[in-house]
Amino acid sequence: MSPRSKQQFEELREASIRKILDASLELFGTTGYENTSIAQIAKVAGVSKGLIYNYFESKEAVLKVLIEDLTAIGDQMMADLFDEDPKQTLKNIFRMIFRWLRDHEKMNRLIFGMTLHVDRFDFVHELATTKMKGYVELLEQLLQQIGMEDYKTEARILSTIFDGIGVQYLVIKEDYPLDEIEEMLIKKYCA
Amino acid sequence: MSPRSKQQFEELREASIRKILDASLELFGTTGYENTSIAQIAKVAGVSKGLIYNYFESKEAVLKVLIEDLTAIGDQMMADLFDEDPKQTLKNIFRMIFRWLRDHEKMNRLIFGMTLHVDRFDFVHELATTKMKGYVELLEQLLQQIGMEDYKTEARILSTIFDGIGVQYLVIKEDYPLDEIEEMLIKKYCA
Amino acid sequence: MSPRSKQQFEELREASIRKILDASLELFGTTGYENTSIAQIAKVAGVSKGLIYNYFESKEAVLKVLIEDLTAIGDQMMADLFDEDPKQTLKNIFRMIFRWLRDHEKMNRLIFGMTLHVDRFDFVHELATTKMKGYVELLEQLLQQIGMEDYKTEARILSTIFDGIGVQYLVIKEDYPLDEIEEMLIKKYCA
Amino acid sequence: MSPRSKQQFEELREASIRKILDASLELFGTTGYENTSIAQIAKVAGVSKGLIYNYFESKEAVLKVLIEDLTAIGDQMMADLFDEDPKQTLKNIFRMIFRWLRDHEKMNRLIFGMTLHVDRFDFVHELATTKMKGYVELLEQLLQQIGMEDYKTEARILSTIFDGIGVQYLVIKEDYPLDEIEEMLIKKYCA
DNA sequence: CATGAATGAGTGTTCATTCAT
DNA sequence: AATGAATGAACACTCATTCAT
Repeated sequence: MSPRSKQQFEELREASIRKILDASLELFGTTGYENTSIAQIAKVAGVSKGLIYNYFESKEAVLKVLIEDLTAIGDQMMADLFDEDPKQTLKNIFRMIFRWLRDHEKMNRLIFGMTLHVDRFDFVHELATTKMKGYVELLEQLLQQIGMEDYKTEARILSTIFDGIGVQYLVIKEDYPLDEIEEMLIKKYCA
Repeated sequence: MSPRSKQQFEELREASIRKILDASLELFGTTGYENTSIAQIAKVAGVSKGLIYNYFESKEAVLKVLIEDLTAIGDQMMADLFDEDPKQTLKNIFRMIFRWLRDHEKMNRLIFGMTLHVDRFDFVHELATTKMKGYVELLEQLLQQIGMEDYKTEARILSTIFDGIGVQYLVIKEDYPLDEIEEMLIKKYCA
Repeated sequence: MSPRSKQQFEELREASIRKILDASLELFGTTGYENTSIAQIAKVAGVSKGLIYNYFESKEAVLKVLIEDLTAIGDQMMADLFDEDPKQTLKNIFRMIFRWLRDHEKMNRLIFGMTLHVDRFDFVHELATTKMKGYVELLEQLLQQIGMEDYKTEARILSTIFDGIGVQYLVIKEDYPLDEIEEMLIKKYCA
Repeated sequence: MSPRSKQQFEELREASIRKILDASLELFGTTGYENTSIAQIAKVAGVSKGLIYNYFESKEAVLKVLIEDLTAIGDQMMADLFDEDPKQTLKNIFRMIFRWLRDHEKMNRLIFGMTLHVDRFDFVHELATTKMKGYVELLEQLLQQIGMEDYKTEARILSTIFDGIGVQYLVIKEDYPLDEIEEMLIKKYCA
């Protein structure tokens, strides 16, 4: 019946959705969700405004998909971390975090921004707090296994440092000695 | 009707400006700059929309004044820190930072949000980077005076920790053990 | 692939057009022409949006066909009314009108709505006025033949009553005693 | 404080609201609620689009006010009807209805149109059915007092005739012999 | 000094219509 | 014959800003 095959349609859809999501992430990340208009997204994505609403119910829905994609990536990365040696696992975590910071700058900018406003977009806030608790607990376990005495406090500090690095890297970017900090932390905690 | 003295007028001005700035900070901090309308500010401040434009050129100008006030407060606080003993100065810095976090939550929320968006409001971004550099340098000096070996890296880490604490406190708020962290850090660095 | 005969194609066409018209009438009648989207029609009809434009130039064209079909049905019904006895003809008219009200509720809803808006869809308005004049004249003739004195005014009143019944039935629907009214009128005019 | 007096502001408001409501009624009545855009209303009213939203929450809110005004007028007219002599009251009702038809054509067009679509704007539908029941009951009472035997059915017919007149007058307008029908009905029922 | 009515460019969103296949 | 991805003009609505008083 349909002269374009199902697969062809699917490919068109995928391509458009990809373009829209990419453009959205770019814009949300650099100028913020509120400052980004659908018109801008359409322009950057190279599609019409209307098409965005073929695939997403609303601007907020675009944001949601972006964040769901993110958590999927995050969960995937998490799954690859574990090693029999807790020190190695810890090292993997360090590596992962720094890689994440380098690879997902736009996304981090977006998430950091959203978590600051509690009332709006509760789902982002909730997600962020849940994930944060999760990884503090993981750090606690590992530090305990490694034999660190004040492991609870140290886990807290470590997670704090990670967030601090994230913020500073986002703010001063090229001036921030990310590589140097990475090696230093690994030496200090995983030696 | 009743002839008002110059001083009386001045007082009225000051009071109105104060009300506008307070309302703006409150709203910008909680719901964000973009989500706050002039109408809302006027309502919360208890003045008319028009009056805001008597004293401020634009919504952005209100933001600017807010941030200028902030830096003035910051500079004032800085001036009170110095002591002959570098360890005491360092301790003062710690105390100041935690006090700041507790007292200026709204402002911090606002600033953090703005620094993430590169293109918009360059003046906030510039200010933030300048200040950050300044206080990293100060920390370096102090840590060197105290006799810390790797003082450069340690200063960086310390500033990173501060930012991390700021972020986490803003995000998880009441669940964050701010007092505990404060004492722990002081014990660690100023003992 | 399988070569379809001309007749088969024709049947497909007919079937699709039928589905589209049925869906349109259903939707136009219940939610109104303006509130019905082509997408909705396509969904209800079980065809694609594009197909609708294979058979109809525009949404308005669908409406036009619907109304043309209607007038054809109306003319057909009219043709079956006439009897040698004018009283019987009158009775037939009564029966037809009530049957019409019961059977074509959706259509009536649609037409009534359209006739009210003067500027838009002049063709509906014109059609309605023409038809109305026609049937007032017919009623006049019949009432005259029956021997009614003030037959002109009575014809006017009768047509007015018919419209009134139509409106009230559409508005209060199940609460309207249609059967009762029908019998009462027939007793009054055709006894 | 305010250099424009409260009264001046009030007058400005009233004038603008009046212009907006007048334009809305005109447009809703002629082309229908759905076919009327806020931009059109603004143009006809001679104000900006934005101003409409200073005074009305939404397009629907404009409609609501229009209809509330209408019911207020209707209630006022109702209050003036009653007379000791039921025949005189009935006559008053006739006069009122014909006056209403002549004076509030746009409004009638609007209301008739809205009552046809049950789902949308329930409040119009409800209002219409409530009012209709009310006035059928009133007619029943009067016809009973006058001594009419089958007063229930006659009241129904009478209300049906009123609606029919309304519809026909709206549809064929200048060709409808409203005056003639009025006198004829009064002669028939109030003699 | 202070008001709030008024504006218009901009927002997110809808939908009739087109078109490549 | 049939599909549904894509478009763009229109829509209802928002809001920073202006201005007469």
